Order: sequence, then C-alpha cells, then structure tokens
Amino acid sequence: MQSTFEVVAEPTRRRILDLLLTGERAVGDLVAELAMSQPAVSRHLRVLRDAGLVAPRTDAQRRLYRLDARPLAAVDEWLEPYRRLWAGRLDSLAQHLDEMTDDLERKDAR
Amino acid sequence: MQSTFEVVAEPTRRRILDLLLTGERAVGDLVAELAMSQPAVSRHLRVLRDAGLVAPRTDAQRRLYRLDARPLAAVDEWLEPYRRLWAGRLDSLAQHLDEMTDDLERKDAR
DNA sequence: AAGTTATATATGCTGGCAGTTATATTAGCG
DNA sequence: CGCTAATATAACTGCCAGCATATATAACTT
Repeated sequence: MQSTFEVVAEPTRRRILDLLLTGERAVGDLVAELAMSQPAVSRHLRVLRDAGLVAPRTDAQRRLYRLDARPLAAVDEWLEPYRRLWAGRLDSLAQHLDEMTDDLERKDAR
Repeated sequence: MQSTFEVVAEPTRRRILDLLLTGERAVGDLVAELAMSQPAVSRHLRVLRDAGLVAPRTDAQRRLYRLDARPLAAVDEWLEPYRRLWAGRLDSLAQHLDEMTDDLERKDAR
C-alpha cells in the first residue's frame, strides 16, 4: 500500500480528485474527461480507493465515486511546520499562535 | 524536471527536508542520519535543489544545505479546497470566510 | 437466456527512479 | 606538489508504476 503522498503525487489522480470536488461521478464520466483508457482510470480509482480517498456507490451497472478528503489531512499536517517559512516572516509568530489556539479548540470540541 | 508533489512524495526526501527544518546541514551529516550511501543522498539533494527546495552554501570542502520552503506553497494551494472537507462541517463556512479575508489582507500587504 | 452496458481484473510492455560501486572534482593540508 | 577529505557525477542494475489490449464480471434489457 502506498502513502497518501505517493498516491497524490500522480497528476492524473490529482485530476480525478479535483473532478470529484464538484460531486460524485461515474467511471465513464471520468474516462470521458481524462484522455485515457477505461482500465487505466479504473486502476487509478483502485489506488485512490485503497488510500481511502474515494469510495464507490453502486447505481445499476455504474459505480459512482465520491471523494473522501480525510487522508489528505496527513499531508496537511506534514506541511504544517513549513507553512510559516514561506509566509511573511513578521506575522509568522502570530499565525503560529493562532494555529495553536485552533488546535486547542479542536481538541475541546472532540 | 519533477513537480514539487513528486519530489516530496519520496520518503527519504521528506526526511531530508524535516532534518533541514532545524537548520542547515552538511551532506555528511545527512548521510550519517539517513542509513544510506553518500551518492544516494547527493542524488536526492540534486532533485531537491532542482525543485528549489534546498540551496547549498560552500564551507571549505563541505556544502551546507539550507531549506527553502517556498515551492511547498503550491502543494498547500492544491490542498486548499479539500481542507474544509475534512474539517468539521459546521464551522467550515466560517473558516472559509476567514481564509478569504486572510487572502485579501495578504494581497493588500503586497 | 442472450445480448448489451459498465466496470474491474489480467497480462505484457516500457520507462524511469532509487539504490549501489566506481570515479571525477574541488578544497584544504603538510 | 602529493595526500586526504568532502561531495558530485557516471555507469550499471533491479524494480515498480503506469499505460494499452484483451478478457472477466456484474447488472440491466428484451
């Protein structure tokens, strides 16, 4: 099994996720929008499914895939310490403190 | 040339970036911390350099590499529309509005 | 039940990536 | 100037990812 990073590194797979942002789609629809064979798309969907990033729903012969963004939180978390490095330096400390406050609130909410 | 996504998908390269978070390091230091041959590490550094994620500074025979996180902003931006999907739904709209306000402020600052 | 539609899996090919060892390069040192 | 140290590049190898074609599976249609 691949990490979320590797799964999302593939351009076509990112494209698929972007398409699913607007709502669920059948495999055929995706094939039409990506210039690629149906098996290739099904394979990418398999990888995305194994990573927990998409989930299929049966509708007659079609499989409608919907997005599940939760695994992407891992990427976001890895990015966290870098974020304040590319942001303006002066307000980075304030931003950091804001984020920590957010974290605490989130923990309280659970 | 690889995209920032692909560059960062490689676990060893992420590890290198993580190590550089605490400050610049010589190649030899990195080799010591990663269980890997020196040429392998130099190769990863080449990829990271080409991606603009690290930059070397000469110190006698050694090359000290420092982090440059700016290219990671592209990853962060791609992540943006997904972020509110894994966040709690109820406050996601407010969060979205906050982010848009931040964007405006950032534009003003430029 | 046979035919059709929609998707998944099998198979084979190919290119590129990450690792190794060997060698080149560059800088300091006696 | 020869020698050592530190890093980069070259050459080779094994492997895996992504693609296409061919085939299997599943569901609907008549």
